[in-house]
Amino acid sequence: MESENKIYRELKKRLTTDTYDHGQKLRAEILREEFACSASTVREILFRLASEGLVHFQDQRGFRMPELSPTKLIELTHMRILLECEGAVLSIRQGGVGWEASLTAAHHKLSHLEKRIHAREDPTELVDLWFNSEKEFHQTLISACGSATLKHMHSLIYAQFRQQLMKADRRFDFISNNIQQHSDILEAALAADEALTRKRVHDHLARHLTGQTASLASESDAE
Amino acid sequence: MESENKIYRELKKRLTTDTYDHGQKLRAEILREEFACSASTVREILFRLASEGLVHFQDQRGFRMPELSPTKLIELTHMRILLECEGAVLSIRQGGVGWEASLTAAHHKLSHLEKRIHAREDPTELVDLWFNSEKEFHQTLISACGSATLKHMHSLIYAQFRQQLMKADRRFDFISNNIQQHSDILEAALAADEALTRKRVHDHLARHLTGQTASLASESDAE
DNA sequence: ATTTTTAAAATTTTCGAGATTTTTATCTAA
DNA sequence: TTAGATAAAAATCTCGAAAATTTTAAAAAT
Repeated sequence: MESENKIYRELKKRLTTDTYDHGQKLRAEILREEFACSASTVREILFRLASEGLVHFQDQRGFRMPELSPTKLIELTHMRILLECEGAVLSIRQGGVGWEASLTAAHHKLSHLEKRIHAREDPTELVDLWFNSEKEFHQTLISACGSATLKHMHSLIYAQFRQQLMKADRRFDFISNNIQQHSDILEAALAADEALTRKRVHDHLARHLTGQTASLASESDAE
Repeated sequence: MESENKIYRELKKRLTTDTYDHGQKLRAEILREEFACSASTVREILFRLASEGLVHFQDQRGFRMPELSPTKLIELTHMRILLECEGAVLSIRQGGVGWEASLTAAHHKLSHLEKRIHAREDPTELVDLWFNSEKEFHQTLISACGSATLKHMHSLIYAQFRQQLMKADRRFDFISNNIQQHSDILEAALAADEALTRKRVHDHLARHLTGQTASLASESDAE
């Protein structure tokens, strides 16, 4: 029997890393076996995850993986741009040397990993590591913004974003273009150039804005 | 015995309208009596509300009303400014006549109520109505932004904001200054002046930014 | 053949009691 | 008197089974 918080984290991980199919039913009575606990415990955890948007709940009809939705991916990207631009600029203003150091470190780890992946035929083994590093880089970017609320909102959005994107073609993430963009963001942030940081964060995420509503309200200010 | 969704809504309402004290314990075994259901049902609902930030949960130590926190109020205000400015500008671009009409209507209701309250000695009876109208005005402002995600984020933030502020001196909300600000926002929005709308939304909420971190990253763009 | 009814099966929701943990109260030793 | 240990009380958490609901399957009627 595992602790309920451990189950929560493990289930959250599975919901964002290609374990279940989009739209698939998540039955407490089934999951209970995998985690060796009661259905009620799983049910509580599923409710929590539903509030975070990682599980779809319908009254009297149980829990499901959220459907794959291009529209939602675009909306989540908009939110990421909004939150990460704001968080990055505030971090530039308030972060100091400590923040610069940790951002450099996060980028170094990510960069190193991206090069290793690029050199391989089959990067499957390293993909999980890459995801963690990518997440850490973006989290570090906004880590000195001074607002726990903003960081929490970002983590909610990021998890949903990841969930929507987890079945996507991974190779696209490792193209040199993407690697370069991370460097560009780091450069602008260390130079404390707020407008340029905004623009580069936007450009980095913009490839997920493929729909018709692809423009952001703050975009005109950022260019 | 009430339906679980009804209990959820009722409890959420109580958590944002001065029923419980900040920091007060919320025991499922007690609440269960008020709602005529089992403690487990209350527990599930409390978990949901905890994910939304309206209840504080600590492992093995149950649920509590979140503490009153000036810092948190400032952070929530920052988020409101960020989300409402973004949502308002997008609504200006995409809303059309229908949006303008509903925003005018929402303002009219709010304005009417504010005048009635202003005329009274004891406005207690109308305060609940005012809160609903105020919420509706701000929700309508961003209603045509085209992003369900943004609107959902805003509703989460708004509820927490309300919870933090529910014990505040109400009279302050009804000063003519505040009434004027709502009109100013409406005016700028109908004029489709994006920069001015941003500024006026910011100015309207800025009175809650009393701490040292009172400036917003996007503020410099908005003035 | 298609729709409607009816019955069976499967799933979800609710519940209260037992197990675990925290909190409070009491006792003992320095 | 204070600090620490021990025991009692209270609160939290887990669980499986019963109740309510939805889904599926079969039968009857159009």
